Amino acid sequence: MQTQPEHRPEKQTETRLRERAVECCSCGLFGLCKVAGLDEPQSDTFDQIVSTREEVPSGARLLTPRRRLDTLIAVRSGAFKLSTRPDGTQEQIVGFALPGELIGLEALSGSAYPFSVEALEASSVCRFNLTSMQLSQQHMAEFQQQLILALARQARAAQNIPMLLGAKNAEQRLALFLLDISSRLSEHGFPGQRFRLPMSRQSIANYLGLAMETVSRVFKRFHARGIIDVRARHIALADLEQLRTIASTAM
Amino acid sequence: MQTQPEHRPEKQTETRLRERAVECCSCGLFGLCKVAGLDEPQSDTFDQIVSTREEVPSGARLLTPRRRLDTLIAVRSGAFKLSTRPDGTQEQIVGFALPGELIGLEALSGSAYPFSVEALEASSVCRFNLTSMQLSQQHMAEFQQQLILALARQARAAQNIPMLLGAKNAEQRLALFLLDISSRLSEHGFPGQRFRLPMSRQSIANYLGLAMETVSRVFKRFHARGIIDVRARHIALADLEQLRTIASTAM
DNA sequence: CGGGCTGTTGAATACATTCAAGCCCCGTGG
DNA sequence: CCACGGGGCTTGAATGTATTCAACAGCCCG
Repeated sequence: MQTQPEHRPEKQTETRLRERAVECCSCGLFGLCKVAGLDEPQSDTFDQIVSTREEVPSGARLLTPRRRLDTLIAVRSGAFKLSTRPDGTQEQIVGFALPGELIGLEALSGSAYPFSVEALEASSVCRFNLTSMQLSQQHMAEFQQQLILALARQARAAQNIPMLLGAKNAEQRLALFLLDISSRLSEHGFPGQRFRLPMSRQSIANYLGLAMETVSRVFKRFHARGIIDVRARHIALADLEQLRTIASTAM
Repeated sequence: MQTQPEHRPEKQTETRLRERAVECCSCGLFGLCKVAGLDEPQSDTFDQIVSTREEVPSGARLLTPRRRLDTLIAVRSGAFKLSTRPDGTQEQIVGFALPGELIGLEALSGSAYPFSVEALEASSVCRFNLTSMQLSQQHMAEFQQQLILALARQARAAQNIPMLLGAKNAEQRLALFLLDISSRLSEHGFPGQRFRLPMSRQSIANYLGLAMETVSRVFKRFHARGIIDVRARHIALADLEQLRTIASTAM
């Protein structure tokens, strides 16, 4: 519920995900926390259910595949990489989790969580314990309603993925990728026009089904055309209109 | 609840989706129907909630984007194409719905359903009316539980999509595509080794981000290597093992 | 039986990948 | 504070794969 903005008065106005935690009211868990009576983060109920606010160092694995999962996890700050590696094949990144977003909803269907979740930078998360819940019938109904909402929102967000990955050429995929990250950051109160990419070029490439070199080259082309301002992982979307045009241009 | 197998004693053992409806016990709505007391398809409750079993002719649009949706739809037979066309761009197919699968779960988050849903062949569906539900508190809780399960299952299924579309080359994508269709058919009681593709090459290509010609050529290559037996839309997966190898071979 | 749509095939082009080399940034240690 | 080292990133040239365009074949439906 409290934020530590840590605003040093530098020229740097971009979002550094690890330096600023999402506010509770922008968090995907907010509805659940509210129903569970967790408006007050110091109460006993709070400690029981949102058991720990965990700090996760960069590179640490939060979850390993096939691990049974009885908590929902909300990203407070930082970023995570969700990946799988079936049968000793190459790693395949299936998505990224940004501040305010939830991890583990898929495990609600009963079976174990199928992905490896690794912190891309120093991060912090809230764990919401689903098993130790003690709610009145009335509250339980509301709680389930909130779960349904969270799931439906995620289902809707997942529908963007085919557009992202089904795009024909590299420029379109990367334009869609940047717009996706941007809108997801904005959705949870971060500036979406200027941010730091939490993932490496290699990770972007893996996720989008491209070569790392292609990602690099397309970024450079965008930069040359004045569409983005990119320097290492620092990105500013200079011309959103043009980016959207590229994203939606059928070839 | 009842099936019309229409088994003509021909040599044709493949699944023709439009000639055979999924059985209720294999349907994604089954849990919901049960809770709602709809074991008996002739009862009044049934007519009230699963209002109509609709027959949808080939090519008809079941839903149009931005349309408000207060029902869940289950595919009984046939198949549907889910697509979007933002701002007059090229159509982008975001998925297919096969017998036993649900359409419209995303609309539970409150906003309108964002896709166009079109029958790929003569189909039939069940509509489950979410607004006219009258359930005891006890049953409502169970009902919500079932909704959560259905959503979580879909969320989990959606996680396969990045693997499908993030694949680097055309052979891998098509192998994954065929395995995906196959397993989804098996899951609802249809033979997964031999079936009729409900969608055109063009649709497959659009969905996978390939050119139609590439789909055609890869199918031919697979055929030549004895991996599949393909004739028009009729497909038999002759060598599942090899198909899986191609699907998981990192390049 | 004919027409039109869907799918196939071939040749030329465009695009992304691969491999290899080098750069730059950042953190470490002197 | 600067030198050093390493990983992430960039750049270039050659290769390979998928696309494009165009023509044709096949099939289904009327």
